[in-house]
Amino acid sequence: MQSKDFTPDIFHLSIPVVAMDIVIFTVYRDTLCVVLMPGLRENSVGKLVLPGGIIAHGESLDTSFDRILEAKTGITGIYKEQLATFGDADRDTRGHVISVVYYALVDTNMFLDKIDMTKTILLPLSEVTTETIAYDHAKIILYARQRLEWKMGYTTIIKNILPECFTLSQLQHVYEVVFGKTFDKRNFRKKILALGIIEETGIKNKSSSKRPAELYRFSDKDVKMLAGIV
Amino acid sequence: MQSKDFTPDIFHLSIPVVAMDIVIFTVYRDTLCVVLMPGLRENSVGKLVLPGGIIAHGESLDTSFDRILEAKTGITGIYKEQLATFGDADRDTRGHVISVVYYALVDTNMFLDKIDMTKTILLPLSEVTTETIAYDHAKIILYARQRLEWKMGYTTIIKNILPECFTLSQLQHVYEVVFGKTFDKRNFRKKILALGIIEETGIKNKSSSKRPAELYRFSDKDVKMLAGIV
DNA sequence: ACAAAAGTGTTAGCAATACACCCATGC
DNA sequence: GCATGGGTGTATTGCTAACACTTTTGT
Repeated sequence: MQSKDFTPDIFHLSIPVVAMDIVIFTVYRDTLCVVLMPGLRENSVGKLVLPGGIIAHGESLDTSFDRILEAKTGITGIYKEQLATFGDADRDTRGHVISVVYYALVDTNMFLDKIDMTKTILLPLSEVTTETIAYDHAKIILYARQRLEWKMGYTTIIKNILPECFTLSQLQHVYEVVFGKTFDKRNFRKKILALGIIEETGIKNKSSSKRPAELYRFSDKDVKMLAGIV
Repeated sequence: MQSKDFTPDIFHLSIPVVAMDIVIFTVYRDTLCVVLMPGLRENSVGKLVLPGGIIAHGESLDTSFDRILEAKTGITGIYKEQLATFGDADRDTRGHVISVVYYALVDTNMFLDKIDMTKTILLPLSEVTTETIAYDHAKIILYARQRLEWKMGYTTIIKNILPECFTLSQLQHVYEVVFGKTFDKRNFRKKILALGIIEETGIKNKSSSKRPAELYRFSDKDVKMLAGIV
């Protein structure tokens, strides 16, 4: 079931239509970015939109997410969390569309080969404005960004935006990009290591032309709650 | 527009139906309780359900909330926050119903006179189970309770479950009820007062037959973010 | 040998915790 | 005068934040 299966008349039934939009965050070239696509409808052309689609009858939210994500971006199997539901009657000029929004995190290296770069744009968060982005999607992205920052402060959610193995500097860098400030290297390492959430792999990163750094991984498969990472 | 305006055939359109359910928390007789109503449909009779209804075409989520809350409980103008959206296809046997859930807080004294006690039940959280509660509403209530606890730890959301003026003991008691543990009276007072979020009214509570306690109020009208209340 | 990122400890200040007694009132 | 909840201070411990130099590698 694709969203194109739905003819415009579903927007004029006696009940609202339910859609899903997805805010995909990734760190690309040292910048926090969101995955967007060019708007293709008369009310979004010339602007960017979030990947999204209509939720089909009988389809669970998880199933919708997988279907819409893959159909729109080619990406599969990434970490997601429900963000919120936006339902103002005038947010889409086609009719009353209530949108259930998820946000997702992905390591850039894991999806750059899967996506079609002719239909997909990685927009830095600093360029997210209502001028460039259609509907209420700019508002949604900024709300998702808040939630991301919040969650990064007290869970290990960051693991989903990093490769399996990473250096402490890479880890610190992602925190710095998301929080928009720098941290002291010694205090950062002390704190992260004291939390016991990551472990050494014993491997060293030889890809830099500088002193090789120890690679770490998260000990736990799942996202864990913690008091005060940052 | 009432939910009874919708005939069963809306459940068999080509798209899911959107509903709203409301989890109203209050502290009643020293216990955290949730507002429920007896189930009236064939698939909920004999159990309790959350107050809820169908979201109408063209109606914003805020408008739906106000309408459904008043229609079902008689309560108006209380603090609310969106919780999450639940959309499994089999959560309602009538058809595919996606429910946008809000949770709300209210001071018991403010609504005991408004509600119809023949149709409304204050159920202690300890009695929330799938045996007593229909659909997936028990799961929703427990999820809302988690969120409440979480939010009480780092915001002044608690003000919405208390009367305008309250004693420090009352305040501490609500924290203890929600967190399910006791706090040291001296440390609690020191911390709360150091946060600067409440102020003395100068009035003393003479209703108890013991030493009268100083009454306090929150200085700020809105819910404020804080680091670590509890 | 030099440029560039990796790695490493100590101290000082603040916040959280544990803990016990006197006070004001109604009955 | 006694039972009940209201109100108060200090000492210890653990966490947070500030701060600079040495090491390893590639070129």
